[in-house]
Amino acid sequence: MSDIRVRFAPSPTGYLHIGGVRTALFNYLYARQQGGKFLLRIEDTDAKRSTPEFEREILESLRWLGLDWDGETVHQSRRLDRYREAARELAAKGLAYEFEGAVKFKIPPGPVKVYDTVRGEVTYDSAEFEDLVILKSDGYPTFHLAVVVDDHDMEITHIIRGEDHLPNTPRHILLYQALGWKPPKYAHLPLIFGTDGTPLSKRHGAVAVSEYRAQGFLPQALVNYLALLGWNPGTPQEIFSLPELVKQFSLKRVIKSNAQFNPEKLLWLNGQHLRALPGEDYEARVTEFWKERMELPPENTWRKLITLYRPRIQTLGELKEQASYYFSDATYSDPETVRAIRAQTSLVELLKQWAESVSELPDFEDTTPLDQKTRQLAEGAGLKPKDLIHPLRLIMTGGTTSPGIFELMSLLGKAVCLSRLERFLA
RNA sequence: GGCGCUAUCGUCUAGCCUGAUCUAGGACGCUGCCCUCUCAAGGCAGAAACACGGGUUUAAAUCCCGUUAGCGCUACCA
Repeated sequence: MSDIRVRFAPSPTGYLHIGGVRTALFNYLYARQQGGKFLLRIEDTDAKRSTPEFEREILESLRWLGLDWDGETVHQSRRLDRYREAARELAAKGLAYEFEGAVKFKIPPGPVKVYDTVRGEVTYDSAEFEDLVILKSDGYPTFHLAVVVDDHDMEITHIIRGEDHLPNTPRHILLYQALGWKPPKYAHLPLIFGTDGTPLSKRHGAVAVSEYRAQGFLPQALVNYLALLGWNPGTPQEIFSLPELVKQFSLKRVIKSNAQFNPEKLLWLNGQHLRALPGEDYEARVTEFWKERMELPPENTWRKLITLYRPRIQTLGELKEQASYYFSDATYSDPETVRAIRAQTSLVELLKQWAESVSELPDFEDTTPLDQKTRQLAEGAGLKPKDLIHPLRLIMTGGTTSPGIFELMSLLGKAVCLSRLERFLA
């Protein structure tokens, strides 16, 4: 057990987004690895834009991701007196003054050195800073005061946050000094941008964690992907579980340059995690995801369906769309191919023979006899198996891509297959 | 504009501190091949980068300086 204490301090003025998660994750990883504490603080001093709904959404997203925090969640809105007290103290010492109903911190001149764990020493000249509003005229503290007071009171030892805060750090250090406190250590993380290099926004697609969840991403995939944005283990390993990340994480290997969010790699990683899941976990995940979105097929069929699609989907959400021919009748979107099949009288004849032949089977549960009969029939007609299989696929699914034809027919069942064929030939 | 941070394949990155092992490695994506009833999954192969210019040095992706570019901050937002 160490006495390292870090915190994630979101502001409930929006959903938990990709950038926020990455910050939360790195704090979490550092705390867990060092045997320290990972604390949560809600920065709701912007009374106009903060809402309880956003706060709930943020907490829910963190829980879903598995980034559990320690202790009670601190709310800045409940500590107003404490900030006013700090502001008064500063004013009493002559280090702050009133200005148009607000209180401003008088920036002392001189160089300020910031020791950043990932960037090294950065020096600022405080002569370039304007005096800082620390208490707004509505009596609420600004971010700067609240952050300093809270991090001190919560005994935060390491502040790990986005690089956008780097220029704020010298101001905060000045506040610490004015209040007679010792500043914590800092580590500023590179920022995450969209694929065009501009700040991540809705234009780039999903940015909220809840959206990824709704699309059927696995929390471990999102965590894995985000861990690799701005950090790497120095080994070729790409697939990580959260515990593995905790074990291997190091602030020293945090990258300094900004990164672009790459949705394709996330998709790939999600597929990897999906396939790495133990069978029963996979089944539980897909089922949990889909049972609240539609009425599930009978258990036996459902199991066939999700097994067939395990290597084919990248997200849980893709299942229904990819297997749409199961959920509704086959729709033949390419009339050319349909005509071509119907125009071949010998093929039509063969399809009829096929129907007759497989009708003898009690059901399509077992794919072996289906497979045998189909191949025998094709070869008997002097064709290759695929010459019969491809038309069958089109007839059964409406398209040209699907899982293996026999597994697929087993999934659909004898009755559906035969009626689709009959309807097609009619 | 000022101040600060950053700069290796399209993208994420290894290598940079401790210069020679780098004809620059891995991953996503892309292309081709294999597997194969199609599509995936899987396997194999390929194209693809040290921003530019000066130094220092026997030797620089690696050290120094400059330029350029990108980003951040410059709010009674956080």
